[in-house]
Amino acid sequence: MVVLTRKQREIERRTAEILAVAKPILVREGFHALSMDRVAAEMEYAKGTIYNHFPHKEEIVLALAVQSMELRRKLFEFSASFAKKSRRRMMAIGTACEFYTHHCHDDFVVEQWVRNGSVWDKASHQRQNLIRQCEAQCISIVSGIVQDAVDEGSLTVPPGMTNEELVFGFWAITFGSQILTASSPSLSALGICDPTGALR
Amino acid sequence: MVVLTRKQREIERRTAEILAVAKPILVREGFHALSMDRVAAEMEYAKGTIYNHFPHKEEIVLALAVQSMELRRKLFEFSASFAKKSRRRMMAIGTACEFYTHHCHDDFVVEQWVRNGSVWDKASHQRQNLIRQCEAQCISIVSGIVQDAVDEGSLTVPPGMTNEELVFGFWAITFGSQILTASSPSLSALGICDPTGALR
DNA sequence: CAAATTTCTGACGGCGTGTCAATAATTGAC
DNA sequence: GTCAATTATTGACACGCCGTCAGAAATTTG
Repeated sequence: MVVLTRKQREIERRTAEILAVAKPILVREGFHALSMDRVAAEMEYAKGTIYNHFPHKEEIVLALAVQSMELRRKLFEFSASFAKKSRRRMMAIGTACEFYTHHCHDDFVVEQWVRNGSVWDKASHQRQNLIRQCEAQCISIVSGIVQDAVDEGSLTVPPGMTNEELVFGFWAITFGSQILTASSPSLSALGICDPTGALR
Repeated sequence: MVVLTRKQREIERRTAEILAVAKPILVREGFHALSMDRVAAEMEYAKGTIYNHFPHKEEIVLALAVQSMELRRKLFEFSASFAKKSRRRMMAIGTACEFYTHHCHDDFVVEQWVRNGSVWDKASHQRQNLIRQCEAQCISIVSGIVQDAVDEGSLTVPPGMTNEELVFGFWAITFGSQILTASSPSLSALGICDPTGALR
């Protein structure tokens, strides 16, 4: 079942190639610069061939996002298994986030594009679900750590708040500060976001 | 100087009309649906006339954002003058944010579009500055309250952190939670963001 | 009232999308 | 080894949007 025919392998290889070509365009020049004509030209294939792999460029973006989010999930999984103490594991998640945004910056940018409604809405349910799953897994990893911390007695979740809601809070502040620093260049003068995250 | 000729008034009126036509398209159908041809058609003018007012659609979006952010600033100003105690005033800012996102939802959505790099970068410096100013004013209103709270003795900013950095933290968490709830529909099952904000 | 000026118009070139009939390549039955 | 059937690739095409600009229409001025 895992063995594919030569044909299938070739198709997969080219799908990957399309993504490899599309990624830097999307990340460095934005969604509008990513055109099927251009991808086709850079790969020296006809446009129609690209359309055999992806029905429209939104689907390419989501495919890229699946890759990126899977990388994030792996980072989270690694971080969660990093130590015994829940406190240390939580710190590791934090540094994983920082690592991801700074050293996997392209992937971080890809993730942003997927939040764009006009991109998301056009994509296939299948890939939408892949992304949702990955997101849910990331959350469950972190809320698992929270749960362990509660069991350990080193953390008490405020009354009337679930673990997931607490994680959501963390997520919101890291995500918010990343986007704000990325999109409000003038604010960098006010202070870096990372110390804020660290202080929390 | 404040008195304008009939001509100028008419031009301004039409500029406003363009914005009024463009806003619902942008908010409800997204940036791609906002086309100069369509705006022109809906207003029963020729495309060229629209281009006499705005050099491209990105500029329309920024003009809309200026309106929206000025509304936000007014809300903030009102909230900041709402009470004497800094704690109450801060609460008022929080409710102003909630009010804005929910009851001025169109404006909230407009604000998001402006964070899109491909929109922002194309716009005129003049309007970019208007928006930056407005943003800075909003921050200074809130950090003013923080300062008052510090003077009052009811709040101590953590060492090594400026007022603005603290405000940035608040901003990040409200902004982050709003975007996340807006763009991750599946997560609403996990819990509402507002209680999180309130708990902070 | 006609000339000068301002404003408006929509056809146009360029670019991008997504389709599809035609063409080329591959397969496998004989 | 041949050839019909299947599958993959191609690029011309119809359509839509952007931004421009020469000329038409309206308005102002002398």
